[in-house]
Amino acid sequence: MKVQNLKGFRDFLPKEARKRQYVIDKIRGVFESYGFEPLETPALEYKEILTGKYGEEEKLIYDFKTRGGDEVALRYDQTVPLARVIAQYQNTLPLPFKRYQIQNVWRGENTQKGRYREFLQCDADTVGSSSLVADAEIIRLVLSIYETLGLEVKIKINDRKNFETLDKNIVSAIDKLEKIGESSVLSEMVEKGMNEKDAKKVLSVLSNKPQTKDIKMILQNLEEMGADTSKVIYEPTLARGLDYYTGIIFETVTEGSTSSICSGGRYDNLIRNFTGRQIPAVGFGLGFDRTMEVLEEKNLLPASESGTKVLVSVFSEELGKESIRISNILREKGINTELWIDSQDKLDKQLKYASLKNIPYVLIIGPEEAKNNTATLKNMESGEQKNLSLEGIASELI
RNA sequence: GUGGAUGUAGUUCAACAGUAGAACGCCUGCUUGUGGAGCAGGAGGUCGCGGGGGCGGCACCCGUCAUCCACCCCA
Repeated sequence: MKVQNLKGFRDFLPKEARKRQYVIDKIRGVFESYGFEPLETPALEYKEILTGKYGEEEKLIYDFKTRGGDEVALRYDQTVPLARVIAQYQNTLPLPFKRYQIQNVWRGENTQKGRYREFLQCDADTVGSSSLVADAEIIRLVLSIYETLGLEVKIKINDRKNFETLDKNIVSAIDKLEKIGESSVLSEMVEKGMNEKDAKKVLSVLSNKPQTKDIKMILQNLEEMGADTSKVIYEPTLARGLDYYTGIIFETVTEGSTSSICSGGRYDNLIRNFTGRQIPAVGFGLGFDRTMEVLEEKNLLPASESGTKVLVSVFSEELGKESIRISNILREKGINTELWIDSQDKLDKQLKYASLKNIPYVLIIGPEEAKNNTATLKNMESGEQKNLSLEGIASELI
């Protein structure tokens, strides 16, 4: 038996899980502050819901057949399930529908830094409006989240309409301009069937394309929304991979991560695949794990604190009952209290445990204390100890 | 899918082809009511797995699996 995780799948031990929860809470808070509501969808979808939506990369979708013979697949992103939900509940959901979704997605890719097979995405989308205010608000939201987290970011933005006449393969070559440089892009374009002269021309026209009307409008809206538009950079060669984008597209980058940490765009035709009705939408997916890694690197996460306020130690088997009783009282008063279980363990072991777990206080109830109906409260950081009544302990800890 | 690097104690890493080691962590004691520091002691390893040549392999060769990094693509 191999005791190990699947490749690309991870455990989060308490210390790390706590940090993740902290960041998730922050992100959720920003989503809520813009009036977005939570949505959760199942991990599994019928395979046909997912296939045909993403383009070339569909071999990365985890799929299998159930015992009953259904072809199913693990959620690959949160946009397509959202489209399914919109179609399925179109008569009950009021439009515009603004939702956020914080759930795992799965992709069978080869792992590397910042890339896993199971990872958490934080999505927000506005469905049912083609107004550019919606686009601007989505970008504003991204900026707000990273402001809240204290991370400096830049958002590269473009309009898919700039590529309307171009072949998909050519577009994906052009997308690499910043990464591999002009000459490599040109040779890739030639490889994909353009003659060199045309390739050069297309590239130079595209690189110098002025902002589209939509982009200008979005930037203006962002200005009105109080966003720092110097962080939003027009990049006419930005393309992005997913097939379903139709209008603006954007990618969020930050120093310390080579790949984008949050990206999205407008997809006005995707939902039509499910409803037959055209319902416009715009949104993004935030790469939670990549964001965490950068926050960690830049020391933007608070020192890990225990959620437990006090460890109630146990002095002896007889006095154990007293520890149990007091633990209950403290919890009733709303104090997070851990009770030491094994009454034969020595006090030093219990103190060491509290210290390792960063529990700020330890309560000691020995024979002396029990006799006087008090307990000794030890502050683990200062080492200071106080002999207190129950009331005194509670007021000290709250 | 492609390429590179690395697999030795719980962790991070040593060890010329000739008896597998250190640091940290863990356990016990110094200290029968007090954690972090110190001292003394202790537990813990089929050297990833399989094969090959060799008197002899942790070390060399081949294969395989795993991990990490990069490409592709993406979050």
